[in-house]
Amino acid sequence: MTPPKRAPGPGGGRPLRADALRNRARILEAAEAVFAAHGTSVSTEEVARQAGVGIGTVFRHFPTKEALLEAVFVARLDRLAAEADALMGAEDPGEAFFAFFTQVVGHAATKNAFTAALAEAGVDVRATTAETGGELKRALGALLRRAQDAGAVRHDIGLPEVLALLVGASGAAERVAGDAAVRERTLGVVLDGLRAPRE
Amino acid sequence: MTPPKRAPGPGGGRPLRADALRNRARILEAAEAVFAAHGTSVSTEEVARQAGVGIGTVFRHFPTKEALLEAVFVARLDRLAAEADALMGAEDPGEAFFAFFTQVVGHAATKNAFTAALAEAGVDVRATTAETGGELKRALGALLRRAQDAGAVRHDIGLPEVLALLVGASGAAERVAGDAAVRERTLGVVLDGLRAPRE
DNA sequence: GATTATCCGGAGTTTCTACTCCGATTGTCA
DNA sequence: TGACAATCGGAGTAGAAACTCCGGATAATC
Repeated sequence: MTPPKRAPGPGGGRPLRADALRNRARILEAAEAVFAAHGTSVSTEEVARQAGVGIGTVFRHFPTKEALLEAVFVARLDRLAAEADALMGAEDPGEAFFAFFTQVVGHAATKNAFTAALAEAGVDVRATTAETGGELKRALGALLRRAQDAGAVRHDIGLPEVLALLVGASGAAERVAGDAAVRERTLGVVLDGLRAPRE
Repeated sequence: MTPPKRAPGPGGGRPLRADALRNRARILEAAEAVFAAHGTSVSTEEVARQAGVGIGTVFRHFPTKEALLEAVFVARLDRLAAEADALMGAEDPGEAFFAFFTQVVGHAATKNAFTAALAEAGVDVRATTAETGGELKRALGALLRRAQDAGAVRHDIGLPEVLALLVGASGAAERVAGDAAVRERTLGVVLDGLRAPRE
């Protein structure tokens, strides 16, 4: 089940009416906030309430709760990709790479249940990610390669390992969200592990 | 809500009847298998079916689904603690520590949804863990201290950081469960980060 | 400003699942 | 072996949440 999916944004179908576009954005925003605050198991009705729209409106834009989850998730990935792109202009490639890692993990500590969403949504989202996460993979891949070329990051790992570590570090950060010092030291361990060994 | 909880095992109440004891064990075993295979959102009825008992029996032993989750979770933690204790006898303290880390993460890659259970069960379980996970904390703490004293693990981290990394690494391993090589390299990064810096 | 296709709202439907209750069954003990 | 209490089994209950449907409202077009 991977339909053409021309619905969101200026894809291929017909342009959405102004109010429809506005509501769509509101719903996405509210959904991200609500899911972050109370986990992805909150009812769609709660999302609708927070967005200030009727429940029917939510289901018209996102025919399934899973579709809504996926949309929130994709939006988040795209934002991360943009952050990575922004860091491509930095002087020090190593610093840029580690800064990105730190940023992402920092978000995870605040925006709770981001990683949980991954785990919960499960297989389907994971499969989708292969396509939709393309932007992030591209941007992060570039960041990684630059950092490796500069000798700041070890050469025996690739994008899959970095992505896995990103998810893992985010999960770890969530568990120690309360203590910033612990969080920092935990992240430090991962970052040190990523550095190129000094010869 | 933290009742005396004398129900399980030879606690303080009255000893359970033989069949009750047997069913209790069956339910726990089935629950762990089912949750691992299909996530913690499977119905209690499915657990009962797999255990070969009626649904009423499940709810008599575990008055709440959350109680069942917690029991499975606690059993798992206790088993991990036992593994850690077993490694205390090893010659090389550093090797013992890293072996434990590797074992736990290996389990996570196989026994899916272990980390997800943590995230999903949320606050309540996390609070409970503070008590029930005591055994694991003690055992892992000892393992860590020995490894640090032997100069195999960096000194600027403590038990909280190690626990967070354990959870994080497990989560990362689940995401790359398909590719053993990637999983190994990812874990390698974390382990390298844990090692004491060579001077 | 009138017309029309589009979109909104939310009560109602369906489905699912945690949990209860009590007659039937089974282990235990004298 | 008989009597009793503990336990089992699963149909039934209550509640929640995903999703539908259509009359009313609203934006686009001329």
